[in-house]
Amino acid sequence: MGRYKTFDREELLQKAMLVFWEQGFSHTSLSDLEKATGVNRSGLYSEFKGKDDIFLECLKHYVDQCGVINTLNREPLGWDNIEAALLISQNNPLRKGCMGTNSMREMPILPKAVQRFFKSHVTHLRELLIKNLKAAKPKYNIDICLDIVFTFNSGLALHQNMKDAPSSTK
Amino acid sequence: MGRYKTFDREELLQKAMLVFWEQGFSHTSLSDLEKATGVNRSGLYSEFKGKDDIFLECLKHYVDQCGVINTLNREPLGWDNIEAALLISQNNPLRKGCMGTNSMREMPILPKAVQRFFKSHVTHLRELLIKNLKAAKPKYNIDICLDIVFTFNSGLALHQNMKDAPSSTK
DNA sequence: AAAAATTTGAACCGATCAGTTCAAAATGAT
DNA sequence: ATCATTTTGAACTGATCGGTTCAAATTTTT
Repeated sequence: MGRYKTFDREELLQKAMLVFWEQGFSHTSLSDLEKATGVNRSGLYSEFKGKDDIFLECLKHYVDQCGVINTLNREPLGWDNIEAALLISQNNPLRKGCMGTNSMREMPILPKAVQRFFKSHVTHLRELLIKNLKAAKPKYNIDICLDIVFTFNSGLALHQNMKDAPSSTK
Repeated sequence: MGRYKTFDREELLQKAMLVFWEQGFSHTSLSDLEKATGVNRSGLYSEFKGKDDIFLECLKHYVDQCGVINTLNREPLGWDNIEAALLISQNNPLRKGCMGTNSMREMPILPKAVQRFFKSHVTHLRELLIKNLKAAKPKYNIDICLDIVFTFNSGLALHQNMKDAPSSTK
């Protein structure tokens, strides 16, 4: 047997995720990723197919670690779950805001594979939200409530994001 | 006297604005601006100091043309004004969404002059909103209402934006 | 010591970018 | 016609980027 790997995939994803989360896809270079992860360019290529792939895996990692899916699946279903989900973007100790929402503005230029993942994730979220809304028996139309929750969540994430954003040196 | 200019500054700003609105600051190149405005690179440099300056002027042009300031100044002050302001991002025939909200994600990398303008504009908006909220005599705390309106507006703009976004070819 | 595996650093390619400059062509007022 | 002015197209610079490759150095097991 030869030398062991010194980096851990999960730790790598965690560090890379934070960079993408903050800077977005296109403003993050391989050099940024090298710096943040401490893993050499060649090492990154040994673990992932390329930048596109790293971003996709980071996005999946983000979704897992933020726990929104679990939150919306907690019994009993209802408004409490939705409230907890809305608060996620404020309570994450790593960084305020939501990597997914941040990515929305970059959608058109994101790799197709990322777009597909994103789309299916959003669909999943909608289904979970609807289940919880039904359980909450809202006074108003469910679809409208869904839109409101979604919209409000995006705005919330966007604003939370500003609080952590460093300012330019330019 | 010599030759006349063939391009009109306002028309130029209008065309350039749409490109920045759609693609953001950093994803818009001088070539994009040439293409969209029909004005040569050198012509752009004769009218503006550079890309930074063009963006700033476009942002100012956007604020003027979207009419949000006028809307929030209409008498009588009150909820109607706020509702109308919220609807602006949906009703603009040029493009859905809000160029200002789009720029929020790019804030850290925007030129300092743009950041300053942005900041003062937001402050102005907050003041106008507060005046209208006070007139509306809401049941809840004014500052909280202000946050909700602001947050909701951002989410609204972000989502509206998706409807017009073209998809990648990558 | 030898072998296997990873890590490292560097290099190269092709492309794009902003920024800037310049001379030639085109145009219109005098 | 001439002269002032704008427009045009092209070029150059210096930099960054993603992507990829490779050989040498390092480390650990056998």
